[in-house]
Amino acid sequence: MAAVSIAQVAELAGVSTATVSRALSGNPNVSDATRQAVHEAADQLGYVVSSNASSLASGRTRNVGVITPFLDRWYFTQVLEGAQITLLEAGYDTTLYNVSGGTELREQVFEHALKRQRVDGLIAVAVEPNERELARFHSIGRPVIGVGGKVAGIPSLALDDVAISQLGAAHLTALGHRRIGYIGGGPDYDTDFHLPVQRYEGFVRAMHEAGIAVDPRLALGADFTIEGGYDAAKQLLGQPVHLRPTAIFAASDEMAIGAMMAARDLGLSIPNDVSIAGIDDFTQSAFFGLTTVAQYPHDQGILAARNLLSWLETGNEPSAVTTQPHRLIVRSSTARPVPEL
Amino acid sequence: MAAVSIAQVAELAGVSTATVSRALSGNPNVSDATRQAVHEAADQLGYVVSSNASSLASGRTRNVGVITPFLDRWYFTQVLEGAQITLLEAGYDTTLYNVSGGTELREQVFEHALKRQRVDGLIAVAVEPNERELARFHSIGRPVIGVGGKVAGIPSLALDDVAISQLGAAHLTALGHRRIGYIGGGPDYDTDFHLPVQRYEGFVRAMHEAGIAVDPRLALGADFTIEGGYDAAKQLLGQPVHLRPTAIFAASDEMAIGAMMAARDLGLSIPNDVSIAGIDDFTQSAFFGLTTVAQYPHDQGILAARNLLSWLETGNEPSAVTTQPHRLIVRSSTARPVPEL
DNA sequence: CTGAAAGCGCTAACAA
DNA sequence: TTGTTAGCGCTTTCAG
Repeated sequence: MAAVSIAQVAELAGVSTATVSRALSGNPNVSDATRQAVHEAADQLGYVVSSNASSLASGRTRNVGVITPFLDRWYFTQVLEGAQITLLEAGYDTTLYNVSGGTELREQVFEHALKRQRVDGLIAVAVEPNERELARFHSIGRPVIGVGGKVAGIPSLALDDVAISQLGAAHLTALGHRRIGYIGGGPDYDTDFHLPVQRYEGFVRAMHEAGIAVDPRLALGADFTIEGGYDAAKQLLGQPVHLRPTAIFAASDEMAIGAMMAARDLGLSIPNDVSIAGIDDFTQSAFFGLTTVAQYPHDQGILAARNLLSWLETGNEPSAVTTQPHRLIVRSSTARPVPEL
Repeated sequence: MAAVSIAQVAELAGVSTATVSRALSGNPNVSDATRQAVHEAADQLGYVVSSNASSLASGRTRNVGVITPFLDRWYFTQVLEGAQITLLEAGYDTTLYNVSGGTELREQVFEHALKRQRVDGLIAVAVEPNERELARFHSIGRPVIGVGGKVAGIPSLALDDVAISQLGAAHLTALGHRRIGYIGGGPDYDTDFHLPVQRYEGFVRAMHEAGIAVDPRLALGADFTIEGGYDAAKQLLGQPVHLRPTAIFAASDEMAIGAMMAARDLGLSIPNDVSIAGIDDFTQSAFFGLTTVAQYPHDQGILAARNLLSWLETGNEPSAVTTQPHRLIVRSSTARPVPEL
């Protein structure tokens, strides 16, 4: 019940509490013999330091906050898991701040995490702090790392979404497709990091590079879900053959998979009648044979945690923006277009 | 920037620190005038209590730990999100302990969360503590609530997995199916809570109740993924017509969706050639028109958090086991079997 | 290398 | 209703 205190360990080991503290925290100024005696006493009593007392005295919590707008989406859970495991291995706890609720909840998070001094640092996943929030970060003086987009003023791990999208679309143009549908939303579906806008931009660039004019009627908005992709693809693929795109590029794999379902339901075969590609390489993409531009959010989580830990431990702020890798993975959903007869 | 301390607020408000503490924590023994003055002073200075100091002095952390073996699976993120939101609304933080790593990581979690006194209580999602861990729970004297299965010695929110499975399978027998395939794994795929075994048991009961002998060749193991369901369904549905099941019941919607894909790939139409049903009602089930027995993990998370909060605040331990609701949702993937000619 | 002692910032008796 | 005071359990100077 009453937790074992440092004093009890000190008594059993026959040293002062200060020495126990030093021995257990790995302070080099302790003789081996003493250190061992302390460890033995601690083990015997089952002593573990009280994090609150330790934090209060030292100013370090060994706890990191992760702020994210979603928990039930692939990207976010991947990042979260990578970060959490890395932190736990380093002896840090992870406190979760889910800000799906919007601004006032965000405020509350800042109160909790930062001002209450619950955390040593913060990882913001796809959350773009506003000016006030940024100012708060700095005024509190705690490290913050962004993931999922560039944030002015804080070191972040970002994707080059334009390049990613351009690569995926260029794969289709390189195969010889010229009438390419795009599913992904424009400004209407914009998020903190303008991901939809950037991915659309990449698509446009690939088209221009291939000397193809973008037909705005073939670019449809959608909400990044399977269902949204399905509905949009039905519109694109339901048209008569000479208007129908020979390929569809979707700004996310979930929408691409929805598009694949739509193609099937319309009796079109993939990739003979229509090629489909996406972005992400999420859990089910390999199963569906979807060609995609992969990103690696789990690794992003790991890296974010590592950067934060090193910042905390060395005091050196990581470089401003680190662009994360992506890779084209060609599977069975894309092929050359069948020449029209 | 040194954080604002309670002493500064006290000075500005012209009262003692004790009064500030009382006023801010909602202690009734404070005059309205004083309370208001304190709040004004606190707002003006931007004061927020230091959680460490508060925890150390009061013994309460206002932090709850959530232990879960997975982060990237529907059920777990649903529970987590429900719990996290509920806790945040109540002013509690949520610290995440992901124990996918296995036993030694679990040990570490117990060290961190419990012994370091980081949390006031714990929510264990689909984690069955072993005897040592249970003993530790009790010895630490912190409330723990289980979700996802009954845990002897811990109040838990459980599903009646046998009943759920029986209901789903009975839907198929009631439609007139007699040759029903089962995908879900037996003991080989068993988890902490024997979910596969229980769901298989429910299937068997429904069959017996309908007077149908279970054909073991039609019961296949799978790993609860879409892909696993796909592979298993291919085996079942690839057989000649007179041996082929007219319906498939899968122990999870993901496997059921895999089975739907397999049926399509084999050129079988759903539900004419084969009916398919699952369990869960996960994100994509409605989109695929999958008949399923729904459960509500988000609500389970909310309820777990509420129960824990009330336990923390009133000291009354919730009842041992609360069985959570489920419901049959009939969609377009099931129908009467077409009579053989 | 080790110990004594002064806090870290707050809460909770206890008095008044 | 409010103030005084004694810790909560640890870390960290400062001496030695």
